Amino acid sequence: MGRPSKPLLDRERITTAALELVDAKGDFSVPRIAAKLGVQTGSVYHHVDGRDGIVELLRERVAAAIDPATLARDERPWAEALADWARSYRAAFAAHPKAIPLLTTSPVRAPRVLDQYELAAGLLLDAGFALPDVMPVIIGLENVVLGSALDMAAPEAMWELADETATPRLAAALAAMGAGRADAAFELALTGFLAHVSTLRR
Amino acid sequence: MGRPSKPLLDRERITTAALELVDAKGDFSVPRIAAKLGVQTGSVYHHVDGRDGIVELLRERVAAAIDPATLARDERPWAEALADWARSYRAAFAAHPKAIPLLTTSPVRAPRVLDQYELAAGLLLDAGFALPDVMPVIIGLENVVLGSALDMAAPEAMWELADETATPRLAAALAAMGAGRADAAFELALTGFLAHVSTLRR
DNA sequence: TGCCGAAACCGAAAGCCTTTAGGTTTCGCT
DNA sequence: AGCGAAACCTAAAGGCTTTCGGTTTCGGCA
Repeated sequence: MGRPSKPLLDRERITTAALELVDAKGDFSVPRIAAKLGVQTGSVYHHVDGRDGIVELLRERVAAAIDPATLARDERPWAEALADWARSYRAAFAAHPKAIPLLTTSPVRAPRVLDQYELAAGLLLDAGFALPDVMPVIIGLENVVLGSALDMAAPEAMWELADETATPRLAAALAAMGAGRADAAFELALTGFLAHVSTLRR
Repeated sequence: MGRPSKPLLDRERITTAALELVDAKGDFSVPRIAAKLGVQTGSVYHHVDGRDGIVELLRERVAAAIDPATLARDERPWAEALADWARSYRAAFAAHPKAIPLLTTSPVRAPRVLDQYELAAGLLLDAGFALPDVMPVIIGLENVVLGSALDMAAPEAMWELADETATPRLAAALAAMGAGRADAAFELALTGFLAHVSTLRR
């Protein structure tokens, strides 16, 4: 058959197919991507650095939805900017809940995201934070975001207790909270963290 | 060959072999467990509910190191008890960093751990928290713990920036902090979260 | 314009993995 | 003493990742 007139594959299309599979079934495989694109399995390897390379592409694709404008230098207070950035970060993952187990296991280190960390570091330094305090703040924020992302990916069944009589107060607490449990916990952790962080300013 | 006089396998030994493999290589497979135990691959399936069942056993084994005594009702302030529990929770994962990607994907369902959530819920209720506030606090705490666990699993090299000139302030912030970056970020998030949570008490 | 190396896809296969099924021996209980 | 269940083995199906050589087409260069 040989080389086609117009390429059938590229990293964009492979990434899209993989993300569709993940969104639908929670996982992907190279043969399934190939089938989706009407191509033989091996052909995919001409465009991508193995299966792990596809995961990396997914990570970048999902992270691309993080809004860098939230960190833009403007007249807003630094804490508000960081909070909005964290919300945007979390929302990017929330848009593809089934992908979260695949992606959270290692952080996003694409250049586009590192640039956002650079912005965040600048924001904190300009706000008067000491240099050694900057990274703990950024990492702590990332921890809160990724922890919440894991929580969103966890099946609701996690908190459906098999035996309510064994854990009565836990059951009562569960019944007393609404549907937006993940959001409430995230906002609680986020505002708490930022409030505490603001005490570090010199 | 038939049934052996003394059983060669049980869930304990399978779990131990799997955990050793994970600690060493970051992953496990049923054939490798079988080889480690001097047994044919298929035999493992007589004791375990598939590969996922082994992951579940690993989860329970690792979570067993969470110290329930940290939540025991005593004269200590509730915030201290929760903080120690969170530290113990995190330490249990830190003992097997390579297992974290395998375990954080889905939550701990083991009764022994649910009992600890029950204790935490009781602690918060007794401390005067309103019922609808209890779960957000517990989930938020768990988010901080698991987020930090993910950070610990990430190789240090993740923060080795390819191009320091592109992100000068991030590089400076990185250089300014010590080796215990994960610990510092965790303590920051933990104390910040608990300080904020204490403002919720009625 | 003609050629040639590189690119893109196919076909095939190696080697791993998970899981199931059917045999054979031993154990524990009646 | 006997019988069902348990524990292990052998075998095999089917999927996945990855590699390799073959074939056709493209793009640049003389």
